[in-house]
Amino acid sequence: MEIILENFLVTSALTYANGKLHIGHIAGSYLNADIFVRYQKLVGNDVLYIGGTDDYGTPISIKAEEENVSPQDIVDKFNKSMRVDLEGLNIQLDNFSGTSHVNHSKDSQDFFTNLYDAGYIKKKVIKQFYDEKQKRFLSDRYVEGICPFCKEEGARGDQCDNCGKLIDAMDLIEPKSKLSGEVPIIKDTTHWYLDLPKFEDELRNWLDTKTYWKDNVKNFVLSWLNEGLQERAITRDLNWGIPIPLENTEGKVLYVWFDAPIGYLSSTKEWAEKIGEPDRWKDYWLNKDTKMIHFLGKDNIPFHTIIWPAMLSKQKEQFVLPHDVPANEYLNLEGQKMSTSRNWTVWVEDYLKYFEGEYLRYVLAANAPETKDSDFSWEDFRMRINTELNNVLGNLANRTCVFSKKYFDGKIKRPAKLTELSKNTLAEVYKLTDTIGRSYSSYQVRKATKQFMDIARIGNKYFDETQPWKEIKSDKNKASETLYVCLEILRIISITASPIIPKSMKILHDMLGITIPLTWDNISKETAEYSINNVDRLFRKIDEKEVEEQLEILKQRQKENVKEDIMIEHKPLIEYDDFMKLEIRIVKILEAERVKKSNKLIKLKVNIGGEERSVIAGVGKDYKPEELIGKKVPMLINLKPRIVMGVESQAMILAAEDEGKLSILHPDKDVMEGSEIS
RNA sequence: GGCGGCGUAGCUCAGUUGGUUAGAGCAUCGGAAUCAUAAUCCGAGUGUCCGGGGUUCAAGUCCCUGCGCCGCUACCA
Repeated sequence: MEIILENFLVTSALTYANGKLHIGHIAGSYLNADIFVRYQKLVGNDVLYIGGTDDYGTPISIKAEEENVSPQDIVDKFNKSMRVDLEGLNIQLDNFSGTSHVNHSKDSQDFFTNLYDAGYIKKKVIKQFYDEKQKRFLSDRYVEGICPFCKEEGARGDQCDNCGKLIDAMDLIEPKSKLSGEVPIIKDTTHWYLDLPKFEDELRNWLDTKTYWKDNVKNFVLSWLNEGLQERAITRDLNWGIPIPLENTEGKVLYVWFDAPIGYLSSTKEWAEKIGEPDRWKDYWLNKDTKMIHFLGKDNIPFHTIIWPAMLSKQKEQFVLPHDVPANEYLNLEGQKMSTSRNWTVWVEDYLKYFEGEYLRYVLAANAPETKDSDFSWEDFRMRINTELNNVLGNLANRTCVFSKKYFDGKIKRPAKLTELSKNTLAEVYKLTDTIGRSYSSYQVRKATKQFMDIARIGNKYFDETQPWKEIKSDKNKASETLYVCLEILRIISITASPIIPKSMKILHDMLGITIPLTWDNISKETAEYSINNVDRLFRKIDEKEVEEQLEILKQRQKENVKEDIMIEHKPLIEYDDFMKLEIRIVKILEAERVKKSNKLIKLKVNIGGEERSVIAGVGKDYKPEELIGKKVPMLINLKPRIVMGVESQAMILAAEDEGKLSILHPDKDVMEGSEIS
């Protein structure tokens, strides 16, 4: 196979620096990038692999306040922990930087300036509420007041829930800050907007050339374009961020999504400086033949396919545009969506306390969420490690090497002539290596994993068919040939599987006593004589108990999480009179039907004791109308009626909420409708 | 309700531009073998390819429709 040398700049999406790495990050943008990079390096292409942390923004500044440290401390802590985790998984970036590192600010400001000078950034003065107590500008949803249209209280600054009309926050009557409860003052504030509509035609033409992009990515981008691009604010009033490079703009910083992708550039520059060749970054960024490939999760698609290329295209320097954006879908855990806030995930740090990094690499590669969401379960993890890595590959290596040691002192020469079976077997294996190469270069890690396991299966089959344990007694040369072929197969696996499980394949390569470097080209260089070193097990098995242990840990975490929830802020104490103001009665549900055009609302007709009322309840996700009819439940009935989706609701159903799931309350014994609760 | 995705063997999934008896791994059962990590190899299966219509010589694959599930989104008084 002829290979043309290429130039790659590979990135993994910057990870937000307010937490640790979990297996979702790995499956989404790190492992697939690392495997691709390792393959390209094996082939001999010039690859630079860049990443880092996304360091600015409100959540980090809030977290810092909570922990009473500086935002930089938070960022540094997580940046460091991520490096350790990546190291543990053998994911080797050429540079892992962070957007709070020195040169990033300048690069981001330059991007801003160039776009500004070219007329792609608009300045807008907008009126915004300002909370003097909190010393923050309040975004619309942090302001409440009376709706100017329906005069209902509790309308948010962006929309009134009562009448559903969109509101300009400035029109709110008696506005209040949701943060402090104070009356905010109105201040003019200036923000800068990226004029995305101006880019529309250009982007469309550019995207037309990306015929090779994955379907899910292309569809996503097209739907964005078809809806029409909006001007987007790229600045915020905040103290933790990059100041914008204009006169008299104190307190204005770049919005994180603007500066984050520039981190790829500044990280490359940081790398160039570290290796003592400060201009080397140009070989990638200013070289039109560079293929820049962004690995990321699906949530990051629009930024990298629309906004980022738009930003890049208007710089003074002719930067390369993204060549491909192989976005992955999501990884679920034990059948449920992963969630860090619910603590439903596996932290890399924790994983590494129990298992080898290689095993996670293998399982996530075999089951990567390439075309749709996939599921990680500990039982599947165990099965794959035991039946695939151990039984098929590990055992093939072991039986071959041990046999060679025992009868030939580990020295196996290439026979002068091979039998038809041997030739065919090797030919089949070689054919697969081409296929594997194609899988790697088209980001199909799942396929590549299956394909190198298939090579090992061919090896086991060949071993069984030739029966060297019999050959050794009748014709020693024949047995030697069999072992030679198996060793060749192992050699080829050690190369083809190394992007996925680099550590163990290096061990295998060394075990076989091969002295030429481990490169893709050397697949075709047959070894003249093997000299096997000490034979070791390549993999260990995972016990069922270990699976149970991990499941237990997951459960345990859920409980911890609940404890934290209970700590959540309590409301102020109230007087008994306040409680007495509430009229809560048991009502009987007479009728129930879904509200049209809604999948969450159910319209109820209830008997509250001699009187019927209609009620709208937002329980449609957890209850079907049929199961509600006839039930007796408590309701708050002296709440001001209100119109929801065109229907008046004259009471409020009481339900407990647990992780978004609603559970309607029931009296312990059967009581008459109308009974009051006190 | 809107947008997007999914529904193929017990389980996890492949099925390229529509083309012969629908595949792989795991699990199950039977057999062979004993070099090896109780590992391996051979054989056996089972499928209304979610339902219903349509286009076509031909549909798991394209179109319409219904059902079910998931994600984002609006509606939780």
